[in-house]
Amino acid sequence: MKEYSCGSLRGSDEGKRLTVSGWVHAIRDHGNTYFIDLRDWEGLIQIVTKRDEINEDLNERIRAINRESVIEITGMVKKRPEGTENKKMPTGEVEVEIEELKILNSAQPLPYHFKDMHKASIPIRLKYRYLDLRHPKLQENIKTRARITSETRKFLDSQGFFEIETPMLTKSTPEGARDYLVPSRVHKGKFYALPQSPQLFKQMLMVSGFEKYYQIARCFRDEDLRPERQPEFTQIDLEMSFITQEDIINVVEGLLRHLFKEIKDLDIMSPFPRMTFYEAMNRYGSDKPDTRFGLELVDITDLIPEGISIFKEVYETNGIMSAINIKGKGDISPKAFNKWKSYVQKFKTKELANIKIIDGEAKSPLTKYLPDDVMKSIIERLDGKDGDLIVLAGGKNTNIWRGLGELRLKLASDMNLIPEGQFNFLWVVDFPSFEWSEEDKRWTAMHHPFTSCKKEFLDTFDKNPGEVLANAYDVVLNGYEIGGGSIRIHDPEVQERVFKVLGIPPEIAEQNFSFLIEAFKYGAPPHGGLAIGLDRLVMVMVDEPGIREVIAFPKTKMAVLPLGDAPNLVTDEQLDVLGIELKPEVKLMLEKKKENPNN
RNA sequence: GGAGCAUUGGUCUAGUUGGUCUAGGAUGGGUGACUGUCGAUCACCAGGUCAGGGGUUCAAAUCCCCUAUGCUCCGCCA
Repeated sequence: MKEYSCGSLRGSDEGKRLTVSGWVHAIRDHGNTYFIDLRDWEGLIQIVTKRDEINEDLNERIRAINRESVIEITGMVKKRPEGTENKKMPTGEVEVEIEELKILNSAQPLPYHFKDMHKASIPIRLKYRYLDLRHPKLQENIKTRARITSETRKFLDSQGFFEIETPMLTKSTPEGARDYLVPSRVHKGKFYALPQSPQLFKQMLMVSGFEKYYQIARCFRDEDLRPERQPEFTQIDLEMSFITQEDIINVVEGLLRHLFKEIKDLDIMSPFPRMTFYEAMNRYGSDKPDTRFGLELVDITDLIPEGISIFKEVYETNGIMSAINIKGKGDISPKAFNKWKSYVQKFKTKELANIKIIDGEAKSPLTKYLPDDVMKSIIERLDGKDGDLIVLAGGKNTNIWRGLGELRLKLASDMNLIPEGQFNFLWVVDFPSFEWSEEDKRWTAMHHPFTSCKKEFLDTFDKNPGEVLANAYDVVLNGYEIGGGSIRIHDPEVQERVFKVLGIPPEIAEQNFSFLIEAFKYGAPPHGGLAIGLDRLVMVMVDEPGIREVIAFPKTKMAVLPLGDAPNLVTDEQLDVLGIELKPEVKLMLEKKKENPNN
């Protein structure tokens, strides 16, 4: 074990003869004088030697050292000569003069320029992840992550929670994401599924009487990836019995306050602001609003007179008309505006209109269609002033929210409106229970099928599923959904009615969730919980743009692990034991790849 | 599943409308010089089937098509 670390040496260590070891960060050869910056995970120390003062053999060995080699130096800590201290380094007052040197591992020339790691391409960084992880920033991220999980355990333990593990080899269920499957050798033809979340098991633990459970749980989803999405990710998963939504909110706010205090020494305002789902959508066009900046959506549906042909879609879909005032952008060029137009079209907002306020006058293609007083009241509601630009869109509410919501985010980042170092938490509550799936032509659960609805809908939720509000809540930080949960159903009858609404036939429900429904028949407490996406939380806390930067060994977009070269082929024998054979076309494809890996 | 962008020495990149590219620079590597630097500096040297395949052309890093890989976005992610 090391007695001293490179990064910890200070002026007060002057005169000590000691041994330090680490990686050769940089080498500066001045002929007679030779410097090495030696790095370990606490920082850098300058090592110095003078050719005249040491024997030729040591000299040769020092000069043969490569960057990133691991060496051990024994020597005297000395104050640097006056005028040569480096104030930028915490260890800059001192240096170690070499007496002995051991090369513990000599490094080859590096595959990429790792002091500028962010310039290297992601594939190369992932291939040499162990080098990448040597960077102080990445080391800091991973260490912060460890401190966050540690503090999470400390806090939840102190609140009377117990950490309980649940199985990784479980059963595939039809709802939700695609499962990762694991073939069973003992039961040929059968498969385990890796858990998408410990949902069912934690509910079972509630039935078992563990009234406060948590777990830092790995979850798996076989879906296409995004910068903030990995095929395996980690949740801080918790569940409690005999509680209300308020109890969960209190615990989670307490946890997040604790984490920000311990990790970042920040006092978060509490209680967090709350917003209903509807308000979030209407004001921010998102169920995870970023409230660090304005550019809010303003509903102007009621101002639009009926029967105007260009707003046909608003009436037909019982939709909305919404607008954003973009201050001071009245001089936007048609070309720039068209870019916005095509941007919102990606999100099914078909048309984007504008009103420019120039010299107190509204200039807009809409003047042809809208009476003057309507135009005036729109401007008034949006507080339009000289030089402003108001953008408007109308149509099916979900499309308009999405389009304007995404435009809002794009504008904020383009216009640099997002303040740094600010952490805006909020709760989004009163989510709808169900949403209609055009694709499947059926109702689907917005949160998950075990979510209870607000009691005023309990008797009638089967009749108007679209209007039912759930006991579901999300905690949002700076526009990221960092956690979500709900109060669960604990009545088997209600659960069966929900399955019915979701169009899950009794026999399928029986087949997939029978153990849960059965469990509910033997004394199930009211319960609920929440899961925090650990990767995203850490990402926001260390201010990184993607969760790759907070995971030691992340996968690429194609779910490939470049370092471990996974996934990979297995032998025919391995497959045989499992009773599995590849399809002929798959075999053919693999053969072709083998012959020509570039094709 | 769909769309867009990208792929040039180890790495990061320049490369206009096809010819002046025998592909430029930086960094990394090697050799040498230098008494204090701190991403040291200076000089010299080596290093490239321009992702793979096909096509257009007198002529392709450059234009077209296919494939692979990567990234971004849509779909998907209860």
